[in-house]
Amino acid sequence: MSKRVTMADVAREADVSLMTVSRVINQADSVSDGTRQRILDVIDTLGYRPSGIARGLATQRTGTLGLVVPDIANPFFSGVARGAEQIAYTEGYNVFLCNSEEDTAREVDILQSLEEKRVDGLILCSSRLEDDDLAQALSAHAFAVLFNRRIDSDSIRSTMVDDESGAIKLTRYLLSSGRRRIGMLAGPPASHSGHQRLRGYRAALAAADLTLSDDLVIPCTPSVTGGMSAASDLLSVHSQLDALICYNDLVAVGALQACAELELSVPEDIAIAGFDDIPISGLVTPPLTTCSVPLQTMGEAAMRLLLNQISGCNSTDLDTVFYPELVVRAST
Amino acid sequence: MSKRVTMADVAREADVSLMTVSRVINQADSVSDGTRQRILDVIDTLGYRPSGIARGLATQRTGTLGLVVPDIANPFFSGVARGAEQIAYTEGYNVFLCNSEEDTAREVDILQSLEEKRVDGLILCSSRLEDDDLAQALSAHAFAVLFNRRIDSDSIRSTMVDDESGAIKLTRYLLSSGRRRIGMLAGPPASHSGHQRLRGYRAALAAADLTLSDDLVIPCTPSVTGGMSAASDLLSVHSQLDALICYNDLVAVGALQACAELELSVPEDIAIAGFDDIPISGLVTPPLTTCSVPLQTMGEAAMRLLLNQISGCNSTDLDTVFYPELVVRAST
DNA sequence: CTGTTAGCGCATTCAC
DNA sequence: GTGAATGCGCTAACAG
Repeated sequence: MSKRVTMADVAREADVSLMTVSRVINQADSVSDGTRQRILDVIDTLGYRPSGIARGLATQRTGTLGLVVPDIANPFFSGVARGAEQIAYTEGYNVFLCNSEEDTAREVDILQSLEEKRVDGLILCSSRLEDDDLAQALSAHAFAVLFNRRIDSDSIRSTMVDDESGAIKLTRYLLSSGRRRIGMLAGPPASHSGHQRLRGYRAALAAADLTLSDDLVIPCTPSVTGGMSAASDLLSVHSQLDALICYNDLVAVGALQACAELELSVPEDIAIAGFDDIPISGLVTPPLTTCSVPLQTMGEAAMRLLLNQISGCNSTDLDTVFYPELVVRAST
Repeated sequence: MSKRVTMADVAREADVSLMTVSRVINQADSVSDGTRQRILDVIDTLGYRPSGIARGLATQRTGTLGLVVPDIANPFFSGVARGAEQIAYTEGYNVFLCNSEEDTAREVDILQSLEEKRVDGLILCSSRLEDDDLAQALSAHAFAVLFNRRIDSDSIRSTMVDDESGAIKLTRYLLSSGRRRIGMLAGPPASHSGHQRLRGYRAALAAADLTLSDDLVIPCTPSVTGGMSAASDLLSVHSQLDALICYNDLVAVGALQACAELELSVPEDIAIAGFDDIPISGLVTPPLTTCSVPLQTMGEAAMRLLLNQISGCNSTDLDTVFYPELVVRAST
């Protein structure tokens, strides 16, 4: 591997100064067509590729962004990531993908490493940090967009799902279809989404003048196995439940499996509803009633918000809120 | 936002030279404990964070890697990405995630942008480029690991699934369970995996002295909808098929749906088998018989291979080959 | 339209 | 143990 071709090599070969080469590369127009073409030719034959890091040092802008998710293997976040990456790509940015593993220490560590890499901005999904710690960890970053989380800061925007309204729709629908004893698998205790969805559930019940015991709500790990064990725990104690609202679709799939093991038929014996409408939700048996969150679109929106902040044009952009839609399928 | 704290600020504040600060940061031992502690304190109170790009410029190593996948929303690749990112994180690297969208032009573009970012190495999954173009696009990168693809080069290793043996296992199993008219939804024509799986299918049939028309093999887009339309196309012409091997599980799920629409019951009328064993495969109805590929483990292996190459220690590492395992479920 | 000077923030020689 | 000089590859600000 011979030494890398630098701008100096190009300049020498084309018999111009560094500056002129730099101008050609940066699309500046103040270069005569002749020289420009000559330089472009030299760049081509030499196979010159400008160094992003050198440029980054000089300009204080790296053209890189960070995307922090709890787990990229979770279809929810891989959908968001796809949307976000797509927009970043079309705008010429590269994206660091980081898995926080729902671990606050790792989250802080990641935020620091992204700072060392001098990202121009970042999107942080489902942070598990306390407000103060989050503000602290983010303080070194000029621009950030939070996903499903809000924080008081000028430079930080949010892209949100209105979880509460979604949960209200879901609960109201179950009530309207005659269900009265509705339990909830509420997700991780520290989850903002979980809290909001729980609020919605309670609000809808209250609006229907229905009071249910808090025993019907239990937390769970947001995964298929988490849903399965939580559902069997809950149902073994409260066998009279006729519906279950789940933190998300993965949990709901687990609940379906638990019902199968308990020989409860869905939706006859018990209705199961999820949240998010991830790709598998329409493919399981029975297909899941759920609340649809436009994953990819939200990823795109978050990235647009971030890039607008960075470019400073539309820095007056407000937070983006998405309203989930009820998707009725056979599980209810 | 005040100006960033630099090493010079730390040096001045601690009343030492730049060099000493640099030594402390890089763990060099030739610094007295007193000075070291004083510097660490200053770093802490000033909130100094070394600039990765400046360091990258000076050392020619960025501590960043590239991961190129066709589509991160595909559970196959998000599994791989999770494994790869996990290893990279523990070794102190950051990973650029890029979606090639199965588009060769975009793939080349991505490889160039990763070169400009001066990544230390990259993992490239399921490249759709011709061998020559691939070698060309990779030539600027010191280290690369290919996923499910081999190429003749000293600096390029591969992590492979033995697709052929997997397809043989699958086909042999179907034959042993009495299926005789086995069709195949073979995936994208340009897919290396597709070719190998097709080879395995043919080899197993040949070994059983069974000759089937090539009409029973058709290409398809590697998605649920692709599988659905391909399956209904194939079955509308060849209604006598008693089994279908699918390029991957997504395609198989599509095939299941096509069968449902055609009112064919699985597995009574026709057996459906997939490939990869992605998370949803055990959750659909009926659960899919498939060939299990350890996604996350493969991602980890690919990343280890890459990091070993980069560090130069085990540069004699061979390619890693994973043998898929037959997973029999109710769809066959 | 083009070139010169200066620095971005850090690590790598060498000296002391 | 510590420091001074030099350069990594590029762009910004000014001259011409």
